[in-house]
Amino acid sequence: MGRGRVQLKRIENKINRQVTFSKRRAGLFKKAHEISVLCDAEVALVVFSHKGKLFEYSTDSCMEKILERYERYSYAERQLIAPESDVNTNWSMEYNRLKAKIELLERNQRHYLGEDLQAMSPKELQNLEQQLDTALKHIRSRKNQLMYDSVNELQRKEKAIQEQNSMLSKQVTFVLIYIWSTCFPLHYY
Amino acid sequence: MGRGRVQLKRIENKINRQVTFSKRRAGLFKKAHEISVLCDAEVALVVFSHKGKLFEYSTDSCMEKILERYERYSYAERQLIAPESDVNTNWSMEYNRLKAKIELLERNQRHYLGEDLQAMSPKELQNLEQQLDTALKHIRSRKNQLMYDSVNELQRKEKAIQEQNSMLSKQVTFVLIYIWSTCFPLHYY
DNA sequence: AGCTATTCATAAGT
DNA sequence: TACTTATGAATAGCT
Repeated sequence: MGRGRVQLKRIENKINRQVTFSKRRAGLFKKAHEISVLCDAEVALVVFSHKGKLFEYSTDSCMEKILERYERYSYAERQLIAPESDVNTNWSMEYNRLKAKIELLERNQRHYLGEDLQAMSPKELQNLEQQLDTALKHIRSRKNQLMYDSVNELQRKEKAIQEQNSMLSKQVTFVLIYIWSTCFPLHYY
Repeated sequence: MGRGRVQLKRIENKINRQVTFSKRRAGLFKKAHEISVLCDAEVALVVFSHKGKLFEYSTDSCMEKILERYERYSYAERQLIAPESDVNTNWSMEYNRLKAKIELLERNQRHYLGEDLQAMSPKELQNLEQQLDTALKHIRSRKNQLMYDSVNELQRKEKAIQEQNSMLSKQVTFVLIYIWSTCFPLHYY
């Protein structure tokens, strides 16, 4: 499509990649919608850009419903491949165990998000504060690392381009000298 | 495409619908793969046919990883669906659902504790940092509130005790005066 | 963000 | 289901 055939490999030029991503994303979503309507199919489409931005499409906008259905299906498929050995597992016991675990994790999560703090003692609050403080330090350090890496990468590229430039300018000089010497050879004088 | 324009509505002819579904599915998956490779994007595509057959594509075949990333992203925008349940639910399905939920919660927890950050994009890190920053503010404000309350309470108690003291000391004075006046009645002088 | 020259996808037919 | 082909769509490279 478009002018010239496309190689199926990562587009190295950043600008081109971004433009192509926008265009093809629109096309992909359109096609997804079309097959969904034309063929009465249920489609869930999740796309993360190179930079990590999320784009999604789903039939009737019920992404969760479709993903749940997917989980159910793929679980069933996995079971067909590797049939569960201990069928006699006590499900309700396991279920309760998982429920309890979830409750605990959810409570922790609320605390990590600074919610639901009324029942906590000053000592607990102190611990929580320290944990989050440490976590934030790690996160910021990781963020800095990423930024630092990208700066380094840019500097590397800049240097490479400068070197290329100086080489090109030398070549231009030689060519000019050549042309000059051809137009005005020494025996003219 | 093809011979004649296509109306964007369900194809009523069953055979046609099925054929179109096959062809367009192949096209859609191809496009999904192309944008994934060309633009270095992460794509997850799930399609259920009208008859309920599952077809899937995902970048590097790691559907679960991408869906988990999706869940993490959309969590910020949406609350987890309340565990409302049908009693007749198949246990293994429910079990699977709970396991998935626990996995997600545990992953979140690791992130809230500043662990396991390698796979996160700068954008995700930014989100996380903001969440934790807000949480820390709440926690500190709650801690301050508790300290303020306890200081107030202490001041209140101190005041009450002082009042009691002064009352007692008055009483002591009266008693002393009484004793004194009893030991040395006025007519002595 | 728009514009074309091209290539691609595919509906209908076989 | 597979192949062919006429034709509408998508889009790469520009501006």
